[in-house]
Amino acid sequence: MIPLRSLLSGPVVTAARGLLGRLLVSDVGGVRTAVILTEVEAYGGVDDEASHAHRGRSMRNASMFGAPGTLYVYRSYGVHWCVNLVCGPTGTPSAVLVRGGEAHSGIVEMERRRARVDHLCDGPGKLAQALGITGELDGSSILDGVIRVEGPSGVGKIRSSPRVGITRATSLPWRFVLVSERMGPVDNPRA
DNA sequence: ATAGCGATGTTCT
DNA sequence: GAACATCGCTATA
Repeated sequence: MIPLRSLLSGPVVTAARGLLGRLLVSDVGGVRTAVILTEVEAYGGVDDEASHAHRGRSMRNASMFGAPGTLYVYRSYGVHWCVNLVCGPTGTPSAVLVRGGEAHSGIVEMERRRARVDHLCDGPGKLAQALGITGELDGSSILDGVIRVEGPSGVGKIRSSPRVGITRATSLPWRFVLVSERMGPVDNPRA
């Protein structure tokens, strides 16, 4: 089993696959919530036309250039927050977008934040909201912070497909979904 | 189950 | 001004 730090220091596609099945844990507000990562996407640097880092460093994407394990949180469509885990050596922008998970801990708190009991974390904006992650956490580290990644990576098969919701580099199969071997995911109609 | 559409604000041209 | 790594509501089946 690859240690988390090494995994995140490596190539973003490898990191994306290796994150599936691990827990994304939040202690925002002093309450523990956690999801099992089931859907992620890899985004590269200047060479990846779909990446926020494609046109170089900017105000928004600055944390993508940080150390591996840095959180990159951005606002999507002016309404939602989306969570990424920065990968690769410091200074090389690439990150794994967390698109979906299976509710694991603190489900009552997740329901409260989402103001509903279904669809708690089956989408990037929903997952961020369920875990209480906002732009305030942009640039913080998951190796030593309120948001962390725990546990071994997943048992189960990984399906890859094109990334969702983008208009460039649409043929790259850099979306990865964990197909659980156990009973169906609580909250992940995809897969 | 799936399709269409408006909301909303930051980033980039 | 246009584009945007989305979501939830509504309508139709």
